Amino acid sequence: MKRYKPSEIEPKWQKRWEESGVYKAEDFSEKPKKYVAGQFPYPSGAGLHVGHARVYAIVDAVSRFYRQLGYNVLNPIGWDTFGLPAENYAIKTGISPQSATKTNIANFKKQFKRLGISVDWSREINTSDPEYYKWTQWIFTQLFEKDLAYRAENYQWWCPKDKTVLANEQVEGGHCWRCGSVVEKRKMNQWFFKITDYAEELLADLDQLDWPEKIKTMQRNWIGKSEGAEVEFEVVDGADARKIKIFTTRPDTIYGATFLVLAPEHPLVNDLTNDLTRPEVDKYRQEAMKKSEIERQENKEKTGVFTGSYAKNPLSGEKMSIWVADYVLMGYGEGAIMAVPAHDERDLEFAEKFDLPVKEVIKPPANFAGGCYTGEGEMINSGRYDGKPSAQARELIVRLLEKNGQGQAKTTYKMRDWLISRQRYWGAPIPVAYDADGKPHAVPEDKLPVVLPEITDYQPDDSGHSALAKVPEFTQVELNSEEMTRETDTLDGFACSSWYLLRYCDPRNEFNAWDKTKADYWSPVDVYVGADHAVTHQLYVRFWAKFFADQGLTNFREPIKSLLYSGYINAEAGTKMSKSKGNTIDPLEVVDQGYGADALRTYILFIGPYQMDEPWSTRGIGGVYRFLNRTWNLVQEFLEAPRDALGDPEELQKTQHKTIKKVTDDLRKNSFNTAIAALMEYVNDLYKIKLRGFDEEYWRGALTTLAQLLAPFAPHMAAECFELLGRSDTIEDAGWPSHDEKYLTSAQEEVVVQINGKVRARLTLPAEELQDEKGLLEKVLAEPRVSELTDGGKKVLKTIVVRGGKMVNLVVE
RNA sequence: GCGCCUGUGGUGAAAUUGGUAUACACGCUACCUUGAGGUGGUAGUGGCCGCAAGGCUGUGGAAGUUCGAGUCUUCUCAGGCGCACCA
Repeated sequence: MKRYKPSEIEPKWQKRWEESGVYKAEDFSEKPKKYVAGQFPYPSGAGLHVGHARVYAIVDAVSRFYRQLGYNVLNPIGWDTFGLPAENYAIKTGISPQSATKTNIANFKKQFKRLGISVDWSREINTSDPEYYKWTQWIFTQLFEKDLAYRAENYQWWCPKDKTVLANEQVEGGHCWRCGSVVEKRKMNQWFFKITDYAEELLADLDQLDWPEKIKTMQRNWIGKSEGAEVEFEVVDGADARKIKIFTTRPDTIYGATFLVLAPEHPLVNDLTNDLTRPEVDKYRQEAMKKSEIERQENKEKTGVFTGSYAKNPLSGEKMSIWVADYVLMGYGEGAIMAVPAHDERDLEFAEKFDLPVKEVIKPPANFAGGCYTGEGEMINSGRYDGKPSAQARELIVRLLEKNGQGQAKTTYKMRDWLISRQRYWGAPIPVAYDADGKPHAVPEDKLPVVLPEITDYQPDDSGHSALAKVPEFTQVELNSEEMTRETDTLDGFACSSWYLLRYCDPRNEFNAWDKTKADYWSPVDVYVGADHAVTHQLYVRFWAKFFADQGLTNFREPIKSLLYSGYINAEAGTKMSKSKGNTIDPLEVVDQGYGADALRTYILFIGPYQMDEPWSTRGIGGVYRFLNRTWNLVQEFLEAPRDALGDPEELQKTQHKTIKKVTDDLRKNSFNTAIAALMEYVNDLYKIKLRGFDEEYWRGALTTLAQLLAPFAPHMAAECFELLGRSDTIEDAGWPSHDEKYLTSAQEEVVVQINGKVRARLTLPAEELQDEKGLLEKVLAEPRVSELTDGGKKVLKTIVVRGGKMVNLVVE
């Protein structure tokens, strides 16, 4: 008998697939389309890790399943190559990012091929290829023309180690997402994409997405919509400033506003101080600016200083002192607040510390435990609004303020515009040049791409410019017959990955970023598999998709219909895998150990639900290998067995059709682990049936079905078995088997009898007798075990028959 | 502090969506087999009692709804993730 040797059959099929081009996706087809993609990898020098293997095991199972079901499947792959690791590697070794990237891609490609992933290699893309980033730059110019790419000077996050600014989304808990350094604020003139123009739509459209709730919640929180009002307070005493604008979500509490607080960076602070207060205010401001955002957040103890000025409460008319304090943030709302200490914990803390008046304007409920009441309730001390519910008062007060010209309803968002300048070499140059007046001009399409020059000194510095600033041949340029100076910053790598899913639809287009009909045919992505970047990449792709739709470049506003977020695979001990701990698993090593790609992929999917974090288990993969080996041996035994044995096909057909149904249902809901378990059960069943003899044709059918159902998980083994079973077509052509309900019913059915909810007996009856409820109950009550328990004066009060007679519950007492 | 998620055997996990708890796999035990140690086969395996038939008990904990709860409700404990002075 031939032994199962993955090291022989896997290369055989990989070669055959490559030569036949079976996985090439056809643009346009009579078949329905399915666009399945994994978040493309950054090809690091370390090669594939198990996280990649998990993402692509999922992508490939889905792709193969739908291909077999008859869909025209697009399963592409590409490389997210711009970014810090390649550049840092270049600084360390002198090997250029261009060259290191080339080597790494070749390695990744080889490794992916060895996993047997059914991708369309003719669509491979690479974001650092000028053919690709030409269009990334072109998209920048389109945003620039619509004023959605703009330059602004402001305080930005600066990573002192990587020596570049970062977007808000890329600062995680005050640390650089790349290197983990504590970031600083630096005032710099930088490029932004105006994602905030789409804040409302980005928020609203989340509801329609088939995405994990976790990701949707994170995006909702990130966008951070608040509805309220902006209110103008008149400055009445001691200052040059006349008015201060604040934002509040609780205009209903305005009668309780007893002082105002401005952020230290607020531009009006200077005008509000006088000679007496200025020294102290200036000192406070300077200290606050010096402190990192982290330090400001760590110290929750309220600090602040009085400006010396006063304002008037527009409704109560009361005089309010004006303060500066760092608990008010410049970046949100108006950078100034009306403080309502009675109904806001932070304001109360501040008021208590500086002995400021506290005025209650909402009556807490009777059972309120005490402390600061921040909820809704009945209005008090609020003039004509007394007695009204606060929600109603809120609307009335805003209306009044609007009528008096003292304020208006307003919605604010926490999300800021996306800062896309990077002071690093290894990225797509921002396609802009400045004229003699310093005015930016977008590089016209016929001058694109702005090619990243090959240099030798990549070292970033504190100048606030990338290494490109040191290359005069690059910076000097003639544009519109004018001498100009190029922008030397590069684009955030997340820009490159914000449109790659569209490029896959038309990857070799030299004249456009993509052809609209092709993009509209394939898009949106039906299934996208990722593992991170919940508020970066996953938000940016949505932003750009909406922009493209507005430009008439596409006809859809959401790029990803369904998002599968895969969990992490941890080390055996349950701790995170990390190179420094030396507990990583190299997937290719596992393949080479003899387990093969099929066992690796099947194991990764069998380990648990795809979205859960799971520990790796070397023993576990042994179990899956055993299953594949048993499958293989079963086919081998069939091929060698005598062909004249006869057996009753009923049992065989039942388990076969049951398995088809289960695997199909499970794959439709991405429940890969239970689908594989069903296949294991099927093989176990086949072994039992085998002992009792079989009829060749039924048996061949059962094994062919097994190969077809196994193909999404273990495609090499499936293809080999399919061929061994005498099929001249391919699994892809043969399609997906369908089940027939008629094989799922048995002549005899088990009836479970419960008494007061506890299982007390089981009896086996002919299936048709389950349909007759009355007759069924008689038989159940006649069953000795049952009558034993219901006799002795006990009365059956109620009977419940469920699941088509398969369960009977008797209520007895 | 706020929000979300997860708690089921020794382990990874199933459970037809309110209907037989622990499928499948790992591990363990016994036996068989083999070229006698790493990837063969069969059976058993939640806990307690019992030779057995069977009984009791059991899904982090407490209460509730229901004929019936791992699943629904309330409270509570533990772990994970996210946000965190956002007015």
